[in-house]
Amino acid sequence: MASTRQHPNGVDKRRLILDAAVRVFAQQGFHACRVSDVADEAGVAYGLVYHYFDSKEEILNTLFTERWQIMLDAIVDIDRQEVPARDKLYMVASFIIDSYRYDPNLMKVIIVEVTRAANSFGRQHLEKIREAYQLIAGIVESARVDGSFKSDISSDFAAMCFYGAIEQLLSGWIFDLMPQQDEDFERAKGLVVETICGGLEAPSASAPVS
Amino acid sequence: MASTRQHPNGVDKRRLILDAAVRVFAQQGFHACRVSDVADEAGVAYGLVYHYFDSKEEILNTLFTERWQIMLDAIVDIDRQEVPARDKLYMVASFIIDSYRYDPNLMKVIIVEVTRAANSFGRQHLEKIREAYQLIAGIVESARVDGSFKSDISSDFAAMCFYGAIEQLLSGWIFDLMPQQDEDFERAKGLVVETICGGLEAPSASAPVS
DNA sequence: GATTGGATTGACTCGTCAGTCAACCGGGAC
DNA sequence: GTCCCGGTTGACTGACGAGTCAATCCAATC
Repeated sequence: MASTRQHPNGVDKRRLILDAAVRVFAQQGFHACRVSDVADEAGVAYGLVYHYFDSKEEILNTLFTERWQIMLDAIVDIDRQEVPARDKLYMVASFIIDSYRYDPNLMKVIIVEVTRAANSFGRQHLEKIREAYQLIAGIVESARVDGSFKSDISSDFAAMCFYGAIEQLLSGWIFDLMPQQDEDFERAKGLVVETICGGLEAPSASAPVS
Repeated sequence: MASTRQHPNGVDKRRLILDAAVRVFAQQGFHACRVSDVADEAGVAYGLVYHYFDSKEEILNTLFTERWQIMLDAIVDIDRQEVPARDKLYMVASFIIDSYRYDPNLMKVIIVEVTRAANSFGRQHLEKIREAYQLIAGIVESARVDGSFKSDISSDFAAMCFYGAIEQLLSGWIFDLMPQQDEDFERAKGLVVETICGGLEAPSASAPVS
């Protein structure tokens, strides 16, 4: 693989290929598209793709790893703040949802081709994916310790539910099963946290008796 | 496609092929495996697969459609009962989790290769998948109407969260990220409902003030 | 025991692509 | 001007695997 040095003319072909790949993978799917589609979309010769990447998979690898690490770092940052767990979870949800809003194609590729394809391609990234669950679990765990979250729901379990709910929402948007205006995204951030932290049941319905 | 009539010797080769496909698809993945793998696993000649099915995809189609319809019917049945929404959701969660427990390979194939592969293969089944969301949303909606569930969380939204959480749990089991003893499955049923309906927050923490 | 027709076989075809490679280009160094 | 070298090109190869098909088998029927 060549270095990422960019040419005097100011065009970084490697980046060009990665960006083109996002569009092509998102539209046609990783398996369905041909490497030549990516090259064409990037306005670059077929062979150049293999100058910068060892294989078709390595392109997807790169896209995933780049973006996922940014998310992991963001969650770590969020967890450092001195705010209630619920606020932290809101920030996590915000970050993920905004990631989709900012670059839906990239998030679509990451979720559809990696995160939710753990059987084929995602397998080699299971550990990184797991890290995200564990970071979320960490947020929940400290709330369990300080008593603000129920102790009978394990933090690992809670993390899976929380992350699963968010990913399902993204899937809903990706496949046009849910409306995606700006307001929908904003509302979703609050609602997913309200659902997971506060629950669906009306407060009055079954008054908590502890 | 030939009929499903079974031979005098009592062996239904079509069924044999379907069952073999479940194992092969689960182990290798739909894309990664070859039709000859399925034929070999079934102990049947390559060509016979094409006697019973038009294509490799049709096998997967059949597996999905068969099983998904059973689930849809089950949810309809559950919804008919005169019990609180929370109990209905518990029954839905139970059904799905038990489906996995009873035949993990089949559920793995359905989730990994269809439900979570909506970009490639699952696309043609989006409507059927959506039906499940809508049935769940129906359960939530009636609880919203009778006041037992919060009215500010739309039932569509709630359904996505609920289903997403369950699917994430199954994924966790499928990829060995979570323990899967009998007790784990049983506990999960209650916990996922408790999480989504009751929320993660401890009752005392933020006393409901309406 | 001849006939019929569906079940079964597996070698073969044929299109598709990922990945290769030899040639070409163009800017910088001297 | 010429040498060098990384960037760039795209025609080509080689493997692979889905789907075809002509041949064979076998149970039932007359």
